[in-house]
Amino acid sequence: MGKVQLNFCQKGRVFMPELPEVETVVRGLSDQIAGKQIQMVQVRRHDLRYPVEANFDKIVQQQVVRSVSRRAKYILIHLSNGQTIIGHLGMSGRMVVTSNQTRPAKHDHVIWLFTDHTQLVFNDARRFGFVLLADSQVLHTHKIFRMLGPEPLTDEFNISYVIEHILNRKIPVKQWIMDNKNVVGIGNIYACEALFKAKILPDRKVSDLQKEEVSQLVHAIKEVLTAAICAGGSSLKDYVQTSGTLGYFQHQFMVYGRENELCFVCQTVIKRIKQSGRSSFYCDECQR
DNA sequence: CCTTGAACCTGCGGGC
DNA sequence: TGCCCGCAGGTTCAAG
Repeated sequence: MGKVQLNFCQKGRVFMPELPEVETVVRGLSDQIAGKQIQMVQVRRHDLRYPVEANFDKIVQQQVVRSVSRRAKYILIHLSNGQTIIGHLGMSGRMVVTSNQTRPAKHDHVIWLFTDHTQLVFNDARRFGFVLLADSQVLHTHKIFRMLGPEPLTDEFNISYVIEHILNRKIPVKQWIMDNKNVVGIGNIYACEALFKAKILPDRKVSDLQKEEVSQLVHAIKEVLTAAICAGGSSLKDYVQTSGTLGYFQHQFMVYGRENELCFVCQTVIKRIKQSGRSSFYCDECQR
């Protein structure tokens, strides 16, 4: 049984789905469920972040999964009836493919049973995640996607784009890169890591960045996300081969979660500040 | 228009 | 042992 346990660990506990994690989930789902027919759906809780629509099960059952893709941190499961399931993991969500003999666990909210005796399970303790249905025809104009900025790993997200869009913005650079209207998919962890790599302090006013700094930032974002996706991909591969736990934060972060520890580059003590309610970790020697 | 901060929810770890 | 408190994460929405 090809069980895909998408279980991300940082210091042994936290699951933190940012763009690389969602990308890894999507690739795993693509392998695991594309082509399968949904026999039945169990919605065990409707009160997720957005309510699961009352006839969700009836609309979805009997459909075949055509493909699985991603936009920002949204998981898109395309069905043969021309509809798309839009899923979001929130901050604690998981998507797991198991045998349909597996007993429902706590916080298993939606279960899709396939005709081949496997099932897809959406589990989300905090219920910040959700599962919606949308017509594939108008997917790109759906309210959820309308305001989103470019994907960070496309050419559309480049130095000129950033220079143009930081004009007259008075917010700190970290808040700018974490705002989905500017660029999607950069959460707290990779924002900290990208700013370290770009040698820019998180509380710098974004419109004050020099062109060279913008260049470093754009490249750092792409590199940090790409490296994390590669790490996720290899972990997924390892998991399938060994049935071990997929711990894909096996690599150490440079600054995230390292307050009072020493910078790997210059041995300066890593600092932490709060920016609009979020912790920012940085090295005030390496970052300016 | 821009910016800030609270709210949503649960589990876990630290302090007492 | 157990209770209380703070914190973590992504996104939206209200208020300044």
